[in-house]
Amino acid sequence: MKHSAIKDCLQLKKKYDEEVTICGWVRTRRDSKKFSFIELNDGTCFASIQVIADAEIETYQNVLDASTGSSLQVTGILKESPGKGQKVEVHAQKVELLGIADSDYPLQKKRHSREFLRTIAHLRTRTNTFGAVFRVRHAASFAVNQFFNERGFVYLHTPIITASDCEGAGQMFRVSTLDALKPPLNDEKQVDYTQDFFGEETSLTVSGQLEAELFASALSKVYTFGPTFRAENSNTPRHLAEFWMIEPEMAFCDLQGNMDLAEEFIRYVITYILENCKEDMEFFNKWVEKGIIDSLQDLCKSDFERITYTEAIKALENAKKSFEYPVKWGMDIQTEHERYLTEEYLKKPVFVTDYPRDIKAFYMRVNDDEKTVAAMDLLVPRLGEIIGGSQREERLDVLKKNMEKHELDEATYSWYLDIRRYGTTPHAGFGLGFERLIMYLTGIENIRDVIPFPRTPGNAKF
RNA sequence: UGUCCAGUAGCUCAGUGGUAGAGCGUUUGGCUGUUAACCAAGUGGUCGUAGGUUCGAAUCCUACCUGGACAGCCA
Repeated sequence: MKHSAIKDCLQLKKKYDEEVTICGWVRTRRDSKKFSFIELNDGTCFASIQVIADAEIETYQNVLDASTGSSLQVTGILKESPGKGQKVEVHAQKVELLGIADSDYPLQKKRHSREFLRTIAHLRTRTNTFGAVFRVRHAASFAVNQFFNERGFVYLHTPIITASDCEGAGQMFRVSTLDALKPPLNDEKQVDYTQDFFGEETSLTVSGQLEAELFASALSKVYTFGPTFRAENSNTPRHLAEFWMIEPEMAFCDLQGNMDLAEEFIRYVITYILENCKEDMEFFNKWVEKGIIDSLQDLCKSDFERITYTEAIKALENAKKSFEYPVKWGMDIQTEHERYLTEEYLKKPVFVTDYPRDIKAFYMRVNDDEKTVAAMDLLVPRLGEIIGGSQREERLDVLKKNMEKHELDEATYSWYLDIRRYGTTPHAGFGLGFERLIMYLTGIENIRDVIPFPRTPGNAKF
């Protein structure tokens, strides 16, 4: 089917008085006795195009049958529009009805609640909001790959199925082909995973970091960008059981270099989206999060703050504000504290570094004070934590001690330790939740609305 | 998982102990270079589910289910 994108017609890549064929779905139709107006949208851009069909054309009955949601192929002449709402319109000569939409088509022209649209995730992409979200998601995804490619990073596809447990990143989903009702048992009456598909217990990955470290120890700079799975029973607007994570890992890099990259990365993606998704961003700016364009632009101009955990604790202690969780060195920074730091105290994104080692993962590099580790979290207004990263412990003896502390089995991680045995290097990396980035870019407040088909506790529909 | 809030027409909601409502959508007709079109008529319900209190429950109570917010876990 030869046809033009509505985007190209609206941007006048096709010229006035030129014949065009366009395809799309009817957003709405307005009839009079002598002609009809159809708003046709094909998702190639935010805007719909106005089709005007004279009642005299042979295929006019198709126009009258084209209910909201129906799919059409329209051939006509591109014209300058005398009406107020648009510059361009198509004067139809032939209208083909490709697929009629039943009268119970659930999308109306007016606003629907996000909660309702979530129940019809197979259709919600036909709305203004979700069309814009997923065009931005695509553009951001492209920008991510372009950013790393320009800087000499190798895109690494780490495994989805993994046998390494206890990465400290959360509960894992088991992957098994054993009979769930009658699994084979061993002598200790435990499930005998040696009889399972992989000959051992396996799960879906919670992070590609460990594998990325291995590759960084050969290719210098790598990144992963793929699905990640956490079986936590989290019911919040910023958690998913299946989400997409970006994890760069760099050899010969310390915590400062790690933060420099993270900051440059965020700026790069924001700049790309502001330049390439103008129409969609204007929609978010007007209807979803007022002023988001200005605030993203401001962000690109000023440096992010960098404070240590110890400084953050002092700031919280001095805050003229009472917190539900008391502030004390050694505690975890709670959501209310994060919000204060980034939204009230500094009013901009902030890296918090050098956390107490007792509350952080085994692979983070121990600082000289032996009390803290070279970790960093990036906190941003509206969202809280968007990035978590660290310089990795490259010293074999220190790493072994840490693993002992965390009660991890050395044998399971022999390959991870080998990297410290054969030409170890200072190295660092971070993890960034792609959906959280999209929330940050669009102003959408619930993470379930920035991924095509969200997986959350109790919900794996579509 | 805990706490709180909410489930009434396809959607968004009003109704707080006495006959089930509105706007939008949809259907039909009319009108207009229309554009969240307009005008008129029609359409629409096991009031989340199951118990209980009461002469009487959408309304009060209990449990469960579903959705949302906040918190924890994190990206």
